[in-house]
Amino acid sequence: MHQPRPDLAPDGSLSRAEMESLQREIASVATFEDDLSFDPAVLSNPLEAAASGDEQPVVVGVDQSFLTNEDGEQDRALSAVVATRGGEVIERVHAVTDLEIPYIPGLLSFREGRPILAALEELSVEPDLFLFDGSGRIHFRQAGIATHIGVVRNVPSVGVAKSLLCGTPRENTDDLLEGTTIGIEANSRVDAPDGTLLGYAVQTRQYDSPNRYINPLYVSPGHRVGPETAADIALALSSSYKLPEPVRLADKYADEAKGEIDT
DNA sequence: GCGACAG
DNA sequence: ATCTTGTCGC
Repeated sequence: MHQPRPDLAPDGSLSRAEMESLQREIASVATFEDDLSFDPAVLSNPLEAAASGDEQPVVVGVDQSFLTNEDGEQDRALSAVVATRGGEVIERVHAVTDLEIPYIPGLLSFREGRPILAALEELSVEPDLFLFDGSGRIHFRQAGIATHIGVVRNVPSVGVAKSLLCGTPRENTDDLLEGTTIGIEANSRVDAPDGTLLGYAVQTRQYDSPNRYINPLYVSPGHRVGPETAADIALALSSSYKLPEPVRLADKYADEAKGEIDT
């Protein structure tokens, strides 16, 4: 149905107004409902899936680290990509590009998009799903980094953020039980009707008894994934750690690869 | 003017 | 994101 849209790739040389305009276009082209090439249930029940003959999808985690200049200033971004299938790592690639703009809330894809697309170019396997470290639809213009890259590559994607950019939780998100999800809806700061379901606060991990708590993740549709499925995917892919495995591995790889670079 | 603000 | 020791708890 949809096609890749390289013409909508993030460009750090655009003006702020042009960036925001491009994001509105990305949001209008994005699909915030399930349109996957596989049944997401296979991620939760790998054994049953295998017995039924269902193949595991290639789930790709993406994360960035930054390289500093001789003067101690961040001048390059390193994007790490880890492809997994059935819980196993099948490929890892990374790319480094110069940074064009500083970090600006709401314009993250224009800072990290280039290195991400460059790294994805190095991937030889065909991705069935992308998991990004950042928001998808939980974004001022409903076009976070997961949505932007998902649309450009036309690959189903999910945004996994460690903190909330915008939107309002429908209930308290303090000390939730593991497995709990709380809807995040649009508020006045979001370019969508108030109350629109943007994603979910997802408690992938939680301590048992002590007086210490883990904060939830904020999961939202990037492209071709609905909010419930996005949350289900985050839960299914999280095992021993708070972050879904593909993203956690990409995070670790981003640091390792960074350490193997000279200047 | 004031507050909010992914990585 | 990044800079970093100690410290709490299982």
